Amino acid sequence: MTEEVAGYFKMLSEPVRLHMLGSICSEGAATIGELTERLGLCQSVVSRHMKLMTEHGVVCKKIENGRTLYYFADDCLCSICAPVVEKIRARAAEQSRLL
Amino acid sequence: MTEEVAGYFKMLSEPVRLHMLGSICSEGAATIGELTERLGLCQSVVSRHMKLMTEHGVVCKKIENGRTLYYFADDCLCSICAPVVEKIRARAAEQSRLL
DNA sequence: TGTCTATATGCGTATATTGCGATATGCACA
DNA sequence: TGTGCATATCGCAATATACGCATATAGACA
Repeated sequence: MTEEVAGYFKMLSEPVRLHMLGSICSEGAATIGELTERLGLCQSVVSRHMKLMTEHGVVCKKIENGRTLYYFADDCLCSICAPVVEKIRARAAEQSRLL
Repeated sequence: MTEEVAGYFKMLSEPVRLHMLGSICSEGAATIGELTERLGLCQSVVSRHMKLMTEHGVVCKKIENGRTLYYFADDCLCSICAPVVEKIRARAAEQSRLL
């Protein structure tokens, strides 16, 4: 089980992937091409990252009007990221308070 | 912010580190030496991992009776790991249901 | 102060992962 | 069936990180 959990966290440990998730979150479901454009990355890179995230069940893909759309699988990610963000914020506040 | 969040997840993305956290969780606060023995690892490896986790505020260290004890900083980790474990369990159950 | 134990750090090696370019595959449509 | 576009995969170079060994540092105590 530890391996799986670690793998899940590793999947979330790359800024580029978080950017992709953030883009889908703020601008909605997207194709590989759209994400490639949004993030200014190579198409092959985007494809590989999305594949990894699909394998971990964070995103799903479906074909709609001939477009391969990637979208959030569920709102699980929110409950995972929220406490992390809160933790980081709290620590940053604590740091600045000490100065 | 993305960088910090990714860094936090990266810190949690190593099975060995999760084992250390699990050991502290189940057997209580421990010294580097104790963790080294529990996990059968090199002492330098344990020291470095604990340092990283300390920097991320997951664990704290304090000196007690001349022993440098590492313990959980807060219960934040629980609220982060729980949904991940649940997610993985749900996916595994779904997988086996399909077979 | 000197010694002993515990912890931290520097260094080299092995491995994994990223990003890019090139290519292959898949799919819609003429 | 053949063409064109979108996505996936392969190969490679660069980078990051873990591990173990050796060594440095820190703290307790005679």
